[in-house]
Parts: sequence; C-alpha cells; structure tokens
Amino acid sequence: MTTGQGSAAEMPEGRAQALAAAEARCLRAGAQLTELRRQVLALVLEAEQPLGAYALLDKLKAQRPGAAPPTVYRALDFLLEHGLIHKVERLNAFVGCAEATHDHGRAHDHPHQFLICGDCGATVEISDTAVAHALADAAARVGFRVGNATVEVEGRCAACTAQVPERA
Amino acid sequence: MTTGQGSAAEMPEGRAQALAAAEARCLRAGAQLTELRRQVLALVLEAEQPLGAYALLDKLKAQRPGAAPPTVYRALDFLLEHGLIHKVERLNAFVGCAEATHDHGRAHDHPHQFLICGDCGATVEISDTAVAHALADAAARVGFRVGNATVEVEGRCAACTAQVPERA
DNA sequence: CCAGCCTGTGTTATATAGTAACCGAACCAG
DNA sequence: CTGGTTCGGTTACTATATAACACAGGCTGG
Ligand SMILES: [Zn+2]
Ligand SMILES: [Zn+2]
Ligand SMILES: [Zn+2]
Ligand SMILES: [Zn+2]
Repeated sequence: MTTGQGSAAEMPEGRAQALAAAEARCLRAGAQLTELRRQVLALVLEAEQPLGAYALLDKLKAQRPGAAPPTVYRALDFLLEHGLIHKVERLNAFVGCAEATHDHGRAHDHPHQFLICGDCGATVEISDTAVAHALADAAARVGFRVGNATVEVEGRCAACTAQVPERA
Repeated sequence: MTTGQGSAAEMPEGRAQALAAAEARCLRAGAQLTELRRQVLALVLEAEQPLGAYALLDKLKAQRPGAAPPTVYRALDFLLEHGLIHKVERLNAFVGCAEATHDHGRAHDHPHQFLICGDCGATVEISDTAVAHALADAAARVGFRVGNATVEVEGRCAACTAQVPERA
C-alpha cells in the first residue's frame, strides 16, 4: 500500500506465485483448475482493484471470444468455492484472496475483512482474528452459530488520508 | 415460511411505535416523511424478513398502482439516509433499523451487525460495540480511517439450532 | 465396443437489481 | 406572478445474475 493503490506495490511475480499456489491447492483438493478457470483467476489477480463479473467478462472475451455471462459466473463460483477469490458484496465485485497466495496456509473459509477506500477505491483484505472473535462472541450471546461472515468497511486509506490536507 | 422466525415475537404495535418514532425523528431533522416514504417504511417494518426492492414494489402497487422502480428506490434512499432502514448487502434487501424504533436513541449511522440464519432466513440486527472497536483497531493498525461498516454473518439462529437434532 | 453417466463448457434467453433523464405538480420566497 | 426547490410519475435503460438446454470429452461397467 502507500505507493499508489491497493496492491500496486506487489512484486509482479506475485501473480505467477498465486497461480502456482492455486494449482497446488486444487490438486490436493481433487478439483480441476481448468484453462478457463485459470484464465479468470489470472484476470482477477492482475487487477489492482475488485472487478465486476461483466468487467471480467469483457477482458475474458479477448482470450475467449465466445464467452458469455455463465462462462465467467461458473468460473467465479468455482474459485469462490475453493477459497481462491472473495466477493466484495458492497461492490458486487471479486478479488483474489490474499491468503491463497501462499500454498501453505489453508485459506479455505479463513476469516477476512475488507477495507475499502472510498476515495481511491483501493481494497485491501485483512484477516483480523480479534474481529472474528468479537463477532463470534456477540453471536453466541444470542445463541447464533456463526458460519461465513461478510465484513466490509468503507473509509479512507492511509495514502489518501495523507494526501489530502483537508478535513482536520 | 411457517409462522416466521426472528422477530415473530415482537409486539404487533411495534410497527406503529416505530412509525411514530420515525416521524418524530424526521421532524427534528427537518426531513419530510411523506406519504410515499411512510408507506414504504411501513412495508419494510411489517415484513418479518428483509425485503428486496422489487418485492416492496409489488406490495406498494396495491396502494399506489402507478409505482415503478424509481418510486421505491427513491423512498429507500431517503429512509437509508435518515437511518430508518438498513440494506443487507448479502441479500440485496432492506430491513427496518432496530434502533430507530426508539425515538430517544440517535440511530443515525450507529454501528450495527446482521445475523442471518441460512436455515429460516431470520435476520436480526445487533449493535455490538466490541465488534466495532475491534474493527476500528484493526483498521487503524494499517492507517485506515473507518467510515461505514458492513458486517453480515451467515449462520444458524438459536431456534433452528434447537429444532434440528442433527449435527451433534 | 457401446451405452450411460459425469464434468465442463457453449449458447440462448430471461430474471433480478438499480439508474438516468425528463416531466409536471405542489409549495414557498421574493 | 415569477422563479427556485422538493417530490413523485413515467419511460427507458444499464447492470448483475441465473435458468435451461445442448454438446463434447472422459470415464465405467456391460
Ligand atoms: Zn482471503
Ligand atoms: Zn485511498
Ligand atoms: Zn440499525
Ligand atoms: Zn433460523
């Protein structure tokens, strides 16, 4: 962060690493990371911001002219199921899972939260266990058993806060 | 949906009370709770579960035959701006704000979280400050200034957990 | 070998969610 | 009576997501 947007500062080979990790993970899970699914994952990963399904579709058409909405939605469903990407509900958009970059961690269903800068659009994924615990506690207090949690915070990122002198 | 879950136990006059509180709050804010907006608010409040905009539109048409999407979306925008309802992003649906029922509390922009039962659909709003604090802390750790937070947990409510013997 | 099944994808059509733009009525201030 | 402002009706459209059917390839059991 800081330099520019979101993950702009990541090393360029981060994508290749992420793809390799995804491959390894699918292998272990007995899931097929097909060409189409790999293409969609690559498109999601190379974007610096969350991309909508139709934006992905447009990009995908360059490689796969016949692509249609179901093409990309089915690939996204697969990637979501296997924890390789997340959906940002507030944006109806998709991002690569930050934890999935490393093969070692089991990124499936890991607790995660998004910080979305309303200024520059940068969206970063964090994995704060204190938040997850607070949430689980609050839920338990009313007898609710927690499954999957969507936590998305709109606000202003460090870079944009520093950049703008306004608003003391 | 059976007798419904979640807020089924609320007193029936809760709606009238909520409407009165809304009225009072708009008065103080200098906002006009018009007939249309009151109708939409009433529809949201009398539903036991979050309602989508088009579901609301269908119901609204009974009272207002000419209603169209902008009709309901404009009303929803007003109600959202004034903190009388919330949007559940995961469901693309709207619910009355639990805090707004009481005129005293300043329910505008209050921290809130939703617990959504995947079984019966019951959606309850809680306002846990520990969650809000944990979130603010985690964000501050990366220099992010928190604005509005979306926290929506899918899981199983107490009633459904009790009802189903399975899954020891 | 050939059915029969399963998975993945292509293809068409449709459902659901949300907005833009223009209009006129009602209200109020000058 | 103007001229702004707010509200809502109306039309048309964009954006997001899914249903349903079709087909091709890789298996598997006969
Ligand atoms: Zn993740
Ligand atoms: Zn920013
Ligand atoms: Zn609320
Ligand atoms: Zn339930």
